Formats: sequence, C-alpha cells, structure tokens
Amino acid sequence: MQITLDKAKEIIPADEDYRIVSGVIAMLTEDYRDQPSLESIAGRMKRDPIELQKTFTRWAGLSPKAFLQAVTLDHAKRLLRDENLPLLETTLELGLSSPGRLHDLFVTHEAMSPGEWKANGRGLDIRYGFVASPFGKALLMVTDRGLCGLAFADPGEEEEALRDMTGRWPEAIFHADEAAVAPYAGRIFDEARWRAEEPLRVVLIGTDFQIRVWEQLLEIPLGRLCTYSDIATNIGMPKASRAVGAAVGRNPVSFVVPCHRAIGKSGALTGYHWGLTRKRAMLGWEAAKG
DNA sequence: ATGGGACTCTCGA
DNA sequence: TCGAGAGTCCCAT
Repeated sequence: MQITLDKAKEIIPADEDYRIVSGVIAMLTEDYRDQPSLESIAGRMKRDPIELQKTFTRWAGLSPKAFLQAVTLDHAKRLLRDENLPLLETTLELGLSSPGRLHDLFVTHEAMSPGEWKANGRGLDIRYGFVASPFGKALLMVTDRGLCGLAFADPGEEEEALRDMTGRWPEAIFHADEAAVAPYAGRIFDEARWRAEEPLRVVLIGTDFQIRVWEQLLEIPLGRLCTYSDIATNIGMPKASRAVGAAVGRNPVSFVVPCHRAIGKSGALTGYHWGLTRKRAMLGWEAAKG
C-alpha cells in the first residue's frame, strides 16, 4: 500500500531504523564467541525476526551475518594488507587552503588559517541543526564557507553532542538554523547525490597538525582502511601514531572526513568518538558499497 | 612543564 | 591467541 513511503525509506532510514540496526550490531558483536542468533536478538528487541532481517538488509545492503563478517578482524586485515594504499599519491601542501578532488563524496576543503584557529572561532558565525541520518541523529554545523562540523547523537544525547561541538570553538556565535543546514543534510548520506560537478565544501578548523592528519583521512577511498601508523608515516612523523590517534579523535566533521576508516595496526577498530557501534555501522554500510 | 591518549610492541600465560 | 604493561611521541592546557 505505501510503496512510495517504503521507497523513500530505503534512501535514508529514519532514526528508528538506525536504533534497531545499531542494537543488532551491538548484540551481534558484544560477545562474538557465541554470536547470538537472529532469533534471540529479535526476541530481545521485541521484533519479528524476518522483519528485523529485512530492515537490516535494506539499511546496510548486507545481511546481518555478512555484515558482521565485513567488520571482523580478518576482513580488516585483508583490506590493510591488500594493494598499497593510494595515500601517498598526492603530496599535500601544508597549511592553507588546498582544494582538491578527494574522497568519493567529492569534498573540497579549505583549512582555517592559524590565526583564525587561535581565535577560538571568534568572529565565526556557525549555524547548526539536527537531521536524521543512516547513523542516527546527526548534528550539522555550517559557516558561510562550508560544512565545519558533523556529529552524532543517540536519542536523548543531543544536548551533549551540541555541547561537545560548540565547546570546540568557544568564541564562535551559534544559531540554530535548520534551513541553513538542510542543503547539506540530504546529499551527504545519499551516495546517489555524490558527484564531482557539485563538490561538498568543507572547512577544516584545527591546529596545523590536526589538519594534516584530517587531510590524510580524506585520501582514504571508500571501502579502504588505513592504520594510525600509516597516517603518521605519511605526514612524515612515523613515530607519532599515538598523536595521530588523538588528532583523528578530534575530527570535527565525522563521516565526511572519514575518520571511521582509520583503525589499529592489528586490524582492531580501536575507538570512535561517537561510539564504536557507529564506527562498525559505517564500515559495514560502506563495505556493501565499496 | 605536564598529563594523557581513537597507538604499538613485547612478553607471559 | 589474548591481554596487560611499558615505551614513546606529540598535542593541549
């Protein structure tokens, strides 16, 4: 009966769907020794198993089982080992605005000058709004130069996410403004609308070191992974993997700057600022597209 | 100065 | 295999 509604849902699942999906991912992976069956998960989530399976597959393009495989150690290790990472293909100009191709989303980015960074965002006018995304509720922040922030929040944690983000540029002026954010919201998570002719403008606000790290992240194509130490090597500081980890963790533009594609050398996912389950969700979702 | 990681290695069990 | 502990480096305050 509501075929059109269902179809719309395929493109961007509602928050409710992500809640279900993330619940499944969490249960599937929390104790991988005895991976709970679909039936038992469905039982715990009080859903019909068939329906659950369908929702999940529609969302990720992968069955729960295939999804889990895509996020395991072995898979990650294979991706790391295979083909030399193309990360070295471009030498990045340090410092200010370097536009470029980059990333399947076709991002053009510019970096804030050190002066602007030191001002803690003073003089910056930032508009923000929450939107539904395939990975739960997303908080978008934009300046007139482009997208500067993208965060995620579980239900009830919107305030916390907002504090987290506004705290990064304490001197900036923030306005709630759904309309300003709307043009970005739709196409970020919809790969059908990723096109080179219409690149997504991103502005990176951070220290020089952080910007170098984030630019490296932008070089990781969809479906590929990269280790923290690879990034350290690529920016010419091979021993700074730990500092790289810290910088990756401070990435203000989650997902668009694909910090979820950075993992430990062992193939373990290590951490994610917005929750490991969300990192798994992104990697599994991308595994189906890559 | 100092503290503290979204790291990595090395061992022991 | 797995996990704890220590080493290390560089950012942030």
